[in-house]
Order: sequence, then structure tokens, then C-alpha cells
Amino acid sequence: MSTRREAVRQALSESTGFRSAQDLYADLRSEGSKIGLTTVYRALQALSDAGEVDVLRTSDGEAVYRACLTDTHHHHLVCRECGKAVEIEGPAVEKWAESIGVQHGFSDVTHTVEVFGTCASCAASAQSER
Amino acid sequence: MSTRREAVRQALSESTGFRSAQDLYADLRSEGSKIGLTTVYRALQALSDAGEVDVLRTSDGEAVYRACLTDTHHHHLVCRECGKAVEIEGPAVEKWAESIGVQHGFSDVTHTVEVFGTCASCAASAQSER
DNA sequence: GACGTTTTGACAACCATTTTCGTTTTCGGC
DNA sequence: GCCGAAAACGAAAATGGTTGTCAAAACGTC
Repeated sequence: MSTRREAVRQALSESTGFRSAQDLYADLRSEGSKIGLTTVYRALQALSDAGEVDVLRTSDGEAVYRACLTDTHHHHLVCRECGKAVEIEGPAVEKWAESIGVQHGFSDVTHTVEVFGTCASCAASAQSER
Repeated sequence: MSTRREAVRQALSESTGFRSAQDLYADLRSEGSKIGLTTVYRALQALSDAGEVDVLRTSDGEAVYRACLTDTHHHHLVCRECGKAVEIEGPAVEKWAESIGVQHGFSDVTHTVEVFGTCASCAASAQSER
């Protein structure tokens, strides 16, 4: 495991939310690192392939990454303001998705489930801005 | 409603699956239309804003669109080979997502749920290629 | 038919991501 | 410690989907 990749992994784990490659690059550079953007992308790709980080796409198509605590299958509750994310599980949803697939004759059924909302602190600060 | 937008809507409704803007543009051009790519994007944007088509992002960030039969909230079971999609509902999932959000103090809770699989006909043709 | 408005499409601009390629670093063996 | 191969790096260029710009064309109205 290279040093650079470790740096990316750590930068990612310092956040509880989803971060984009560009974000992480900016963070690392501002800390004084001489890392290149290419390397950030490569590291994220590798971490993603290894299943060590979760990836999802924002509504404008940008890829965002998160270092999750568990390596078992799970989903996220994501704050649409600050990006903060909570890992959630839903055994019932897993079974439902599987059975829906089977009902329609689909095989190798997988699914993506993400829940979005405004977290308590973002809701509070939005309130105070009025 | 302009003629061009109508053409895009129709091209989209001729497919049961999700199509990208580039796909639709190619379809229309091959039918002899002189439509421009810009206009296809504008039409899709407008249809999407109006809630007349559903949008989602492929894993590589491309936006894909589908003309759905119902205008009520629903999800999709999508074939990862041919893109064919079936509209599905899951009241239990809706409630689950809402309650998960509330449990963690999130407000304005929404969610995205997509189920992927290989449809029967794609599975069959994959089989015959062996 | 003239005129203001809306729609259109060619083209350029954007921007996240990937590729290229020459350089640097790492590492096992000596 | 020294060498050479292999892996990692980073700057710059390329890619590709999507959006912005702007002048021309289509439309409706009087």
C-alpha cells in the first residue's frame, strides 16, 4: 500500500460525509501535500475496487466517496446540505428488492438505496438565518 | 409545446428502457430529423422539470431518461444489459425510508431506490452464447 | 407584410475524469 | 549501500457528456 493512497484514505476518514475527488484533492493540497489530482483519482478507484470505500453519484453526476465503518452491505442516510451521512440497514428492503426481481424474472438482482434529508443541525442553522 | 420537444418525448416513449440524451439524439437523426443535440438536452431538461420523465444516473455518470406511465412516485427494476425497465412500487420501503430519516432527526426525507438485474431474455441470450 | 417573441442548432466552453508518458520512488536481491 | 526492475507519481493533454452563447429561423399577432 503506497503512502499516497494511505493519505487519501485518511483524508476521507476524517469526514463523516461523502466527499468528491476534487474536494479531497483540495484538502490534501491545503494541508501542504504535493499530491497530484491523478493520484487522488487512482487512489479512490483502488479503494473503491477493494470495497474499502462506498461511492455514489450526486444528482449532477459527480462521484462522491465515503470511508464506511462496516464492510457489510448497507445504505446511507445523507444530509443534502452538508453531506453528512449515517450508515443504515434495512433487512426488509433487501428481501423486498430480491423478491421484486424474482417476480419479474430478473436474475443477479442488486439494488441501490439512498435516503436523503436535512440533518438536525443544518435544519437549525437554516432556521436561524430567517 | 414545441414540435421538437414532442419529438423527443415520442422517441423516448418508444422505448421501455432508460435512454441517454446521446441515444435519443442518434435515434432522431437516424430517422431523418435535423434536430440538434442542444435541443435534445433542452427538451429532456424541460420534460424532467415538468415531471413527465424520470431521470437517473448510470454508474459512469451519464444521465438516462425514461417516459413513465404513471406520474405517482415509483421506482424501477432495470435490466443492466439492455436497459429495459419495469415500474415497481413498494409502500413498505416508502415508510421505512421515512421512519429511518425521522429516527435520526432528518427532515424533508426523500429517497432513491433502484433495483438492477438481468432480465429473462438477456439471461437467455447470454446463455446461448456459451 | 412587418415586428417582437420563442425556439432552434452550430459551435465553443466547461468540468469531472481518464490517458499518456516521462520521472521518481520503492523494494528485493546482492 | 548499490542496482535494476517494477510500481507509483504527477503534469499536461485528451476525452466525453453536458451546458452556455448567439445569430438565424419559425411563429403569432396586428
